[in-house]
Amino acid sequence: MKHASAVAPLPSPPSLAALQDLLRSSGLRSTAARLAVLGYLHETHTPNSHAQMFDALGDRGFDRATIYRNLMDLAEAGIVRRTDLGDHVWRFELVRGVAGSRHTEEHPHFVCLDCGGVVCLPGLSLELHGTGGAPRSVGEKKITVQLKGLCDNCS
Amino acid sequence: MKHASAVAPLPSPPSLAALQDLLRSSGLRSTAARLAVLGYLHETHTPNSHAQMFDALGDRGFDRATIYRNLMDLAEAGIVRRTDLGDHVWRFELVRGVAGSRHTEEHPHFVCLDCGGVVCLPGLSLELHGTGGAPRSVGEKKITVQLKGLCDNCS
DNA sequence: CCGCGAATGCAATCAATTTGCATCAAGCCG
DNA sequence: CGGCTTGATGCAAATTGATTGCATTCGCGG
Repeated sequence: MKHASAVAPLPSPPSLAALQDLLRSSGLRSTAARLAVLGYLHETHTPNSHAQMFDALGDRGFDRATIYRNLMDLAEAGIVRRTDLGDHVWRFELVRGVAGSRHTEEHPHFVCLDCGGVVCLPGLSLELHGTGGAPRSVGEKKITVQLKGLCDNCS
Repeated sequence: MKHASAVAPLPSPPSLAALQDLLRSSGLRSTAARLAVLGYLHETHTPNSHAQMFDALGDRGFDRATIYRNLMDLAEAGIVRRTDLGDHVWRFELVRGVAGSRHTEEHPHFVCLDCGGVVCLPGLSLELHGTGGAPRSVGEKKITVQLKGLCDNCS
């Protein structure tokens, strides 16, 4: 799985060609807006809200609807995951990025109740006790875990 | 019903007087709509969405806005908690019910990704490993835990 | 039983999305 | 390399759900 250097948080520079490949192989055309969205998702490691994405890319002249539709397209293609981290905001997180990009496995998220910030916790593991009464999938760990609390800044 | 014989002492039948007391002691008037909402929250143990509440009580002639405002009032009074369990739907859960009603402590929730059903897991405990990089509050367990997956029905 | 202010019903407003449609451009073919 | 076909985009209108304004009604202390 991981090569010696795979753990390094260094983002593999999203190569333009790689991004295009990813899109094309998913049956999506490679357009400026899509490359921008996809590239941005490769740069940031935390889930982004639609608004965040629009702020970050809006100055490039893309339309809200376009970004929105692209995010949905990417989600449908299985490239990103669309989730609500508990703050009533849709967020999009890269799931199946260009080859070699990490951050693809399911992992817990932490959302700050105060500032709304999101932290990914790929290294966190949970041990569950007293799963009686819980759905089977809980015992089988076939679940998504989400934590809410105060981040170090806000506590 | 399940006779897990566990901790649940049995839902104390929400006495009308008790509900009124609860409202009055929170500075809220005891009205038909409020008693209905509060009573319903005492009966159901899982968080209810605004829509669910309206479905359940709407036939009694209450207005959407009224139920909505009442839920907000109760939330502001600290009687219910308003949370988004990750499906982009606001849910309201009893936090400080009439004396003796349980279900008041913070506990994990499980949301089914398919049917949207919610299960409370008051008995579930978690052991966290590899909290490095996570906010301090995680290690201190000052957090809300939420699980998403498929319930037994949908799996 | 009366009066004041909170609560309610109804409609209008707001905000966040989502969709319709004419236009433009990516990918394909000759 | 220049069209051609169809998906993608921009702009604006349509939706959907959440909130708020306001006149009326009702709870409840006096």
